[in-house]
Amino acid sequence: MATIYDVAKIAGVSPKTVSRVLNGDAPVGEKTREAVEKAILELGYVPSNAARMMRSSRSGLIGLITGAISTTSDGNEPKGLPDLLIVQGIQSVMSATGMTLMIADTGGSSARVPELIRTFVEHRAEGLIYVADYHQRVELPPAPKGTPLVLANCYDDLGTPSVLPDDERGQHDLVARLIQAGHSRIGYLTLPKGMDATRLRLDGYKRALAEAGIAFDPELVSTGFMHDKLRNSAVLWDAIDRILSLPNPPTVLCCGNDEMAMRVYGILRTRGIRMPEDISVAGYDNYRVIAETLFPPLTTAELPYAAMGARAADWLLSLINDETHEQINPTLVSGPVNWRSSVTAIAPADGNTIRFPLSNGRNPQ
Amino acid sequence: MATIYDVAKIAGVSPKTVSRVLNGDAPVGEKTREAVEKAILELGYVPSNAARMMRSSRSGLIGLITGAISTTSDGNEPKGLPDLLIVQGIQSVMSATGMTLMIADTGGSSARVPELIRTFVEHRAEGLIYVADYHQRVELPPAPKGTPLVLANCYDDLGTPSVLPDDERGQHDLVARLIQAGHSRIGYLTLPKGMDATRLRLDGYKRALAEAGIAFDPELVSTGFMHDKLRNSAVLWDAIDRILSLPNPPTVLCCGNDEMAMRVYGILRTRGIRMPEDISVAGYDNYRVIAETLFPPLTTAELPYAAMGARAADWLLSLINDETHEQINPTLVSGPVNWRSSVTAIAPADGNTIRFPLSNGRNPQ
DNA sequence: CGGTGTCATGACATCGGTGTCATAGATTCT
DNA sequence: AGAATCTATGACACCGATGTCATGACACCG
Repeated sequence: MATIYDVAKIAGVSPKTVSRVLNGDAPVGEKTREAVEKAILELGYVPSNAARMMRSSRSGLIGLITGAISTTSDGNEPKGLPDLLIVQGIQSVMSATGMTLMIADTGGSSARVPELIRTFVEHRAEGLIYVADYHQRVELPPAPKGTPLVLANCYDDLGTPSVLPDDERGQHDLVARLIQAGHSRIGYLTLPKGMDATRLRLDGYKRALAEAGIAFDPELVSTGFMHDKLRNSAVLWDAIDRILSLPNPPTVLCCGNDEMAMRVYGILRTRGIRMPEDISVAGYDNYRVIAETLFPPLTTAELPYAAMGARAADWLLSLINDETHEQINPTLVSGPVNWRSSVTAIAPADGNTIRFPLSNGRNPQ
Repeated sequence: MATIYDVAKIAGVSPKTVSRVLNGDAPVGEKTREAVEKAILELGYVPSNAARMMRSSRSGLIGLITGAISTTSDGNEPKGLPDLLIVQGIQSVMSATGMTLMIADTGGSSARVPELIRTFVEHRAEGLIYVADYHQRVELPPAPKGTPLVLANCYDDLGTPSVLPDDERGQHDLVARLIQAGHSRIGYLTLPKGMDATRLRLDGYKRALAEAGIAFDPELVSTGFMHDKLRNSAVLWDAIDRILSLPNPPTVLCCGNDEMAMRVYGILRTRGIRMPEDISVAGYDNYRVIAETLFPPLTTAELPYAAMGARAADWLLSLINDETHEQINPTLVSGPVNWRSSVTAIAPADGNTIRFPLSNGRNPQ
């Protein structure tokens, strides 16, 4: 590979002058510049980042760790991994800044994290980002001092900068929108207990009801998802049967995620229940392959993965550049409600149209 | 950040001795080693890859370019991006070899590829991998000489090393398995014409029929997918209606991918057709979120993304190490048929059980 | 006992850029 | 005109590792 010395020799100048042409940090004579540029082209010279970095001590690298970093390494199989979207959000910001992303995957074992960090430190990464596959608390080995760290889709007890989805608001906005469409009996099949998302979204669900003056009915809420794959299906059938046989059954079922909604579609059809004529269904995530492809297309709250990634990247960059850009920790990112035909508007039970100062369900953000 | 000189000073030895402790390339006295290791721990010293690389000219970096590199940049929106699985396959091999993966995303515009390559060359990446989001031909800017390049899920006209899914065999194995289960009228809703996967899989479909002595009936084959989102739905409804109203309709519908199969589920249910009692359905991809979650779970041929990634990574490593490991180009990777309950066995039309020396549909691979 | 080999270690150059400082020549100011 | 300033360029050291070679201390051999 050609070096700056080769270029200098061909152009008949000193290496330092070639450096100046490359970086434009000092004036260079017109004819000299041309000669240097010609030589660079001729040799196909590309400067070595490693050598450059030796002096400047700026690597231009960002380390990204993804995979199962959960403290509860339950060794469950990899799923659809929508956290790729977070990575894409990060990538778009980084490449716009000229940073290069190095990624490493724990492959499911959190024990490998220290080793991965070490590799990044060897490369003198200027910052690190952890990406979790779902909203969770994590415990990480101490980050190398001097290297800022941002958590995406997860948080820890140490106050590490963290970007999280606003689950409370997402579910709130969705339910508020359902209420606006005339629903007041709103079933909710939640994700497993113990997950942060479950708790937060239930809070949002309750807040939306409260704001509309609808009493919270615990009968309408049930866990619809188990990590245990075998019991999972039974639990969901059970929950649906129980909720639908209530004396005053819901007119819409909210599901903990789009995957569950997809299951619910299958179950309801087996029961001979039509959607959305007999009952409406809503999801969470806006997992597009599912939400847009299901028939009827699924109304769902968006988990703004790409935006979260971008936000985390921005934050990390400001930390690297030592800007004291005040940032709330954790930063919550909210997404719009995607309104599709799996939910119909119905006349409210009391015959009055409920009016809200609600938009079409899209948040700015 | 601490350097090898700092360590040397604290340990009371020369930098070179520290280097020897780190690399173990020459004998070091017991007491000296201990002193050095203590100093390393004390300082939290991690060697600088950049400095190390300056002498060895081995960066330990692999560049990975992903995103839409298609020649026909039709600017369609990003989808589920299962090519992440390819990346994971690559990652697992690379990290096992101590290589670090740098990734860059074209963000959909192939115009950015040269710029990304340049960044990788600046970092002196030892090899490059392109990952395409679906089996396709690509045209890439000339790779930097001296840096080997492997294509994953795509190929070009220049004979660049390429790893592809064995679409022909995948569809063949699936159809052969259906025939084994007693089906002989096999409908096929294909991906758009013009795609490589479409042509190859149709070949596999025909070969499986031919091997079983079943005549190919063009009436049973129809395009079920359009890039145009609006026409897409109509095309599929149409195709299904046409095929099902044939005088001798199929007992099973093969779909171009799992997403299409998901649509077909919806359409069939709207038509009041039960699965798999009235008709069986099969997909392609083994897009697990879909295939495992649909009800009934979907029989589908697996697109072995992770294996392809691993294979591409292996190949690249052997190119880097200059091993003249003979490799067929393109390398075809095949995956198993995942047999799930969306397909039932039926008695063959003529009453004979067709017997094949077929396994349970799983290939070694 | 001198010669030869092994072991443990250090001095020094080197990789490919860039920061610092020096300098020759051109231009401007007083 | 002479001094001061500016412009364009080069010489040289340095970043942090490692390869090469040299060296001193022993052990072993005949």
